[in-house]
This record gives sequence, C-alpha cells and structure tokens, in this order.
Amino acid sequence: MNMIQRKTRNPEQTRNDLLDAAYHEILESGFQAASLERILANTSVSKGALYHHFGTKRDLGLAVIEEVIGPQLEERWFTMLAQHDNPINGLYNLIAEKIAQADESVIRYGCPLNNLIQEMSPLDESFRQGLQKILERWVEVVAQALKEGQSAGQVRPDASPEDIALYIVASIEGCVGLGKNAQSVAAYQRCLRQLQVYIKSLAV
Amino acid sequence: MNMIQRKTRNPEQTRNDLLDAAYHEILESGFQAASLERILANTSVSKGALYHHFGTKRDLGLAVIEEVIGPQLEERWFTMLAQHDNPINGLYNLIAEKIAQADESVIRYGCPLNNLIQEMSPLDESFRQGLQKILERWVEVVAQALKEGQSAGQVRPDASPEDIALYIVASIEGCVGLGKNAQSVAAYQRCLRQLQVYIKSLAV
DNA sequence: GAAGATACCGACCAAACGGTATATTGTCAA
DNA sequence: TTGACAATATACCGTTTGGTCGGTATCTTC
Repeated sequence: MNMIQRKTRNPEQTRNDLLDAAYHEILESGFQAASLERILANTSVSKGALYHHFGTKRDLGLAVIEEVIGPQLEERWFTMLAQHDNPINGLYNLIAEKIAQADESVIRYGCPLNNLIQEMSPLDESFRQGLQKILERWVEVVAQALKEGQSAGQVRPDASPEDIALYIVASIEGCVGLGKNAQSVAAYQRCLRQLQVYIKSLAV
Repeated sequence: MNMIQRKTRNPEQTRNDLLDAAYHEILESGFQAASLERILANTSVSKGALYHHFGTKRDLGLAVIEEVIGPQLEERWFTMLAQHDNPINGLYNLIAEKIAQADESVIRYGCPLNNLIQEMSPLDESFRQGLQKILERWVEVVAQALKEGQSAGQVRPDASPEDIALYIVASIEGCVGLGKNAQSVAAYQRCLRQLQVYIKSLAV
C-alpha cells in the first residue's frame, strides 16, 4: 500500500485536532448529522487514526462534551464569578459581557450545550448524563454565589438560590435560542437586558 | 407488479396521516435523523403516496412546521390570553397550566418548536423563516396583551412590552430545555415558578 | 538493534438514506 | 361509458454513512 504518514508522530496533537474539528462540525451540523468524513477532511487525519483514538462516533461526541464544552463553560463562569464580591454584580457583568461580545457567529450557531441537549438528550442516556453534569455544575456555581450573597446581605433572603440559579441558566439558553432563530444580535441583546433587570431585582 | 392499495382513496386523510406521523418522528429524532421509512411504517402509506403529496423530505418538514406546530401554539396561547382581562393573570395562569400539565412526555421530548430551532435554523433558511413566523406571532400575542394591560393600568408603564414578551418566551423555552435534560418534572416546575415570580413583578 | 507496542494509513463494506421510475387503480366529469 | 387525471404501489438507484481490516511506519524498551 501507498503510505504517506505524518512526518512525526504526535498522538496528543492528533487527538486534540480531532476533538477540535469534531467540536466545530457538531456545532454546525449537530451530532447526528456530523460527518466523520468532513471532520477528517478538516484535520488531514486518517480514518484509521480516528478510530485508533476513539472507538466510535459516539465516543468522539462524548469526549467533545467532556473535554471541550465542559471546560469552556467552567472557565468562563467560574473564574468570572470568583472575581466579584457581590454576586449580583458578578452575574450582571457576565450578562453584560455576553451582550457586548454578541456577534454573528454566536447568533448563528447558538450555544453548543443547548444544541446538544435539544438534539441528543432524549436519544442517548450517556449524552444526557454528560450534558447534565455540565448543567448541574453551572447551576451550582451560580447558586453558590447567590448563597454567599445572601450571607453577606447583598441578595434578598426570601429567594431560593438553587431555583433562581436554575432559572437564570434557563433564561440564558432561551435568549441564545431566540436570537439564533431571529438571526438578530439586537433581539439577543434585548432579551439578555431583560434578564439583567431580573437579576437586579434580586438585590436587597 | 403486486398492487395492494388502500380500499378507498382519501388523499386528505393520507396527507394528514403523513403530517401527524412526521410530526412525531421529528419530535423524537429531530428532522435530519427523521426516517421516511419509519414515517411510512407508522402510517401504512406507501413511498409513492408520500412523494405524491410532498415533493421532498424538506417540504414535509416545512409543512409540519406550518400546519402542525404553528396552529398548536397559536390555539393554546391566543385563546388562553383572550380569556383574561388582566394579562398578568393570563400569563400567570398559562404558566400555572404548564406546571400542572407537566408530565414525562413533555419532559422527554421538549418543545417541538425549540428542538427545530436549535437543529435547523442555521442549516436551512426556509426552516428558519417558518419557525420565526411562529415565534414572532407568539411574542406578538404576549406583547399585545401586556400593552393592553398597560393601558388598563395593570402593568407597570416603565416596561417595554415587546422586550418583556421576548424574554418571557425565551425563558419558557429555556425551562423546557433544562427540564428535558434533567429528565425531571420537578426541575421544570421549579424553573417555571421563578418565571411566575418574574411575571408577578410586572404588575403595578 | 531487535522486538513489541503504539500510531497511523486507505481501501473496502454493508446498511440506510432520500429520491425516482414505472405501473396500476380509484374517481369523476363529460 | 369512457377518458383523463389524481392517488397509490413497489422495485430500484446512487450516495453517504459509520465502521472494519490488513498493512505499514515510528517509537520505546531492553
């Protein structure tokens, strides 16, 4: 056979390339319609190499959730909320940042987490669990911040931090979803600004 | 060829059967992964009949959006909001109804509109437009009710009806999405109850 | 430096897909 | 009654899909 292999081996790089290409392919087409051929074309990795690193397409998808989408969100929210002493300000600024950074690509493809939830959670229990782990962590980080805000007398004491955190996360996903379908950065921003109003109303 | 046709012809019924089966197949698998073979198997309609009524799979999907999903939502929200003199009460009760009617199947498959938005809106402009038409109508109905509430002195005058309507719709979709992934009726209900709190805060 | 493990290659495969072609039958107007 | 057309049936097609397999090149270890 005619063998033209990569000059030097680099399994880690190969794996990362695959994860990265798979992430983008899934973001654009969804998981089920994601094409392995297309992923391979975008990485110049061979099919053999792909199946060396990942047992099935499903495994690749699960790895994307765990190793790409999860850390992405974790970093953004965890470090951001840790920077503020007041959770109301922290949340408000996070949304403000989302409003400021809103651009065509966010509006076009929406939230990778939400996309996968809607598509895959009823179809594959492992996907659902992988996504749920991220979701729970997200809600937990927000709830924890709110709880500390209550102790510090910054957040209304009559509110349930867990319920509010859940609702805030839901609202964000909803705003992204609507903006995505409207293909309108403005609509997305208007929607998030209402969420800011709600967040402000949580202050004492 | 061996012809075993339906005893009596009924094109309208055939078309409706197809729309109904397609709706359920799409709800369960998404549009791209929806299988025509499976739809045919669930209707005992032949492939020839299907392609007589719908030019392509895409046309079938668009018809489901326009003729099944759209009217479903229209009926629920339009008639419901018309029953109340006070939009705050109307919206509150609509959410209360959603909370009361929450069951496994809602939680399992989520909102058909939201599912299609996340999957198809970046991939097919016609889908996006069909979905957007429903979305805009939904937002408009809510906004109109709020506007009338403002005139009647029931809704805070400093609020923008359009923005709030957009946000409410987004929040609902978000709540369904989270409940769907958590596979938890309780989480879904907790989320919606926070939305009720927000809605109440709109009163004068 | 030989051996064994790891990484990678690309041709091939069966199955499922959406869609087409052609044949047949029910319906209804003339 | 018949002729035309709408409605339905099924065999078939090309393409794409995820996945396999035998083989090769590189790296590590002793």
